[in-house]
Amino acid sequence: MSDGNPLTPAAFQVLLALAAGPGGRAHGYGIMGFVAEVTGGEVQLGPGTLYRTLTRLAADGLAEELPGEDSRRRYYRITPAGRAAASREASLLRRLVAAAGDAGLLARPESA
Amino acid sequence: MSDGNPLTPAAFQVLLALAAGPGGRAHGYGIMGFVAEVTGGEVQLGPGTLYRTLTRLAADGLAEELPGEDSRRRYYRITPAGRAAASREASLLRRLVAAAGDAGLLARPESA
DNA sequence: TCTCTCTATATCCACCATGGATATAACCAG
DNA sequence: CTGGTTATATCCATGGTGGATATAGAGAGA
Repeated sequence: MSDGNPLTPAAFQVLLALAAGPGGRAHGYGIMGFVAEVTGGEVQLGPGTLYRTLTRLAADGLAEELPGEDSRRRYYRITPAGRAAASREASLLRRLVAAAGDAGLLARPESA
Repeated sequence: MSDGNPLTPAAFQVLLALAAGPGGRAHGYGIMGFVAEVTGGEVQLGPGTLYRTLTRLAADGLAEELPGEDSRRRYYRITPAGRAAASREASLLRRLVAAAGDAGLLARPESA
């Protein structure tokens, strides 16, 4: 990690949840719900994966903790480096999805 | 594995290479090249990952080995179950890519 | 023919990401 | 005050991944 390599699935999903949140920020428990929602319940991050991923992202400079927002919740914000990494990963996934379409997978062209 | 859960990145990429190959088949070394090409060199499957993934896919009924095609190469073909699993995974990834677009990642709308 | 490189498959190992269980605690409703 | 939900944190077993290593056939060139 912390290099230019592809992100792990969990790391990408967490960064995506941060980027999609208001002000590019979200808290752990909210991230779980976002990921479950956007994947139609197919991906459910466990607490172990979630909180260790957040710690790792912060250590790698891809996310940062926001101090004192809420007493119970710990908020994180995506950093510019995190945006760049997530963008790179999203482009990679888009290429794979396009290749899947060319290969005859992905029958119905979904709207959103 | 062998259940309805999301595929590992390597498993999806291998199934995609099989589906993209002529007749839905390909051999190990060709899969490495395909994955490297379609990902712009960002993903390079090591031999350990590649051959163990092929063995696992065959054990799970998502791919099957084709006997006696070539003396040196071992060809694999994607099975209907493999197509279904790869389609499901591709749809999941498409949802994530769409969410990334909504979140402001993915600036330039790539053609293919 | 000899050698070097590329193709091609196979196995082993260390690292670490993941999922699940477990624990703790605050908040709210009844 | 009791139970359910929100919320974070840590530990452990499983196993997926990458890299090194080994083997060998095929083709090119000297």
